[in-house]
Amino acid sequence: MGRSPSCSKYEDQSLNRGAWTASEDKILSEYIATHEDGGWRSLPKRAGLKRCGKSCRLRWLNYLRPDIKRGNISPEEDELLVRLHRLLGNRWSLIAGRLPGRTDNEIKNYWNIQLSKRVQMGEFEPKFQNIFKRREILSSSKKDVVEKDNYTSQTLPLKTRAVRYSGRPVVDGNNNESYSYDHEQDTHDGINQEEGLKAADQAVEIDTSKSWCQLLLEDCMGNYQHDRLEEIHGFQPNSVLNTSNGTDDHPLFPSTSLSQSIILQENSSSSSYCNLINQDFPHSKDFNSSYFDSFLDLGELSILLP
DNA sequence: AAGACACACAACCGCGAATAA
DNA sequence: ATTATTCGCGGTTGTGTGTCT
Repeated sequence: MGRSPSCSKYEDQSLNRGAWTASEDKILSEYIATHEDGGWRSLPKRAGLKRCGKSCRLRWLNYLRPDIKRGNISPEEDELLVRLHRLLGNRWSLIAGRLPGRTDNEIKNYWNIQLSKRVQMGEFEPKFQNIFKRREILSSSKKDVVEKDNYTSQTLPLKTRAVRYSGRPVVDGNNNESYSYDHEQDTHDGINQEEGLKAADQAVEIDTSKSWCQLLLEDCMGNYQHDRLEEIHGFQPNSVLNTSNGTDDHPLFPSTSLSQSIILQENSSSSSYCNLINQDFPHSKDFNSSYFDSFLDLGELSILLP
């Protein structure tokens, strides 16, 4: 037998329930403006409200807080929300934390009422648009001059993967590459023509000014969050994110504390990465390596636990 | 015009985690 | 270390409004 739940129907019948009135809102807002929020249990008594603390907290967090963003959810927010839900599942507060000004309740309602249906209709199939940009693939000769410590997207893995998607590069007398489809080469590699042509049709254009880590994270999280991610970690491959004190951020989910060190390396598979995600976010049942493999074909990523 | 239905949003409930005593 | 208390989360319900028949 635990304690009876606070703010339940069994509690003090004299407390107001249901919709909040304007005057109640005013009292709560003014009280918090001068006393800060928190101490919800005792707040109603202190503020002179006939509400339970739980109700006050909910009203403040979901409605009265000054930084709440009003108005329709934008297409950019839609897309980010879908990406986050794909990764995190129904972890609404975590998702809402990545959508500034939106509340978990709002996100949850929005998802349940309309976004989930739109997802089912296939509106948000992964587009990989950030990774696949216009053809701009550097010569493989650059691989030899790039030091490992300065590893960037301009090294071989990106190039080879991109070529696989686009057909085969043809080098002319001036050492310029073009990407007409090379059926013979694909046959030699065991790829049939239909497959090769289909792949070649996909946009395979890479922003070579960014590391594949950046590209991966942008595509995963959307540009929306990328600036902040970069600001925090820089996103250099091989970087060690020291989380030994358990307070540093997870690279994908910046406000989430972890107690593990994470090392990003350039030459591995997605499986260990996926394992880590699933370990950290066990409720993300739908998360699997195939989703990330789509990204990781452009480079390779592993996260090694110490 | 009126009832049925769908939708959007606010609010409630119970549980587990976190924290305090 | 244990127990009591508070907080925060996610699922669910209630209610107001708009649309359709």
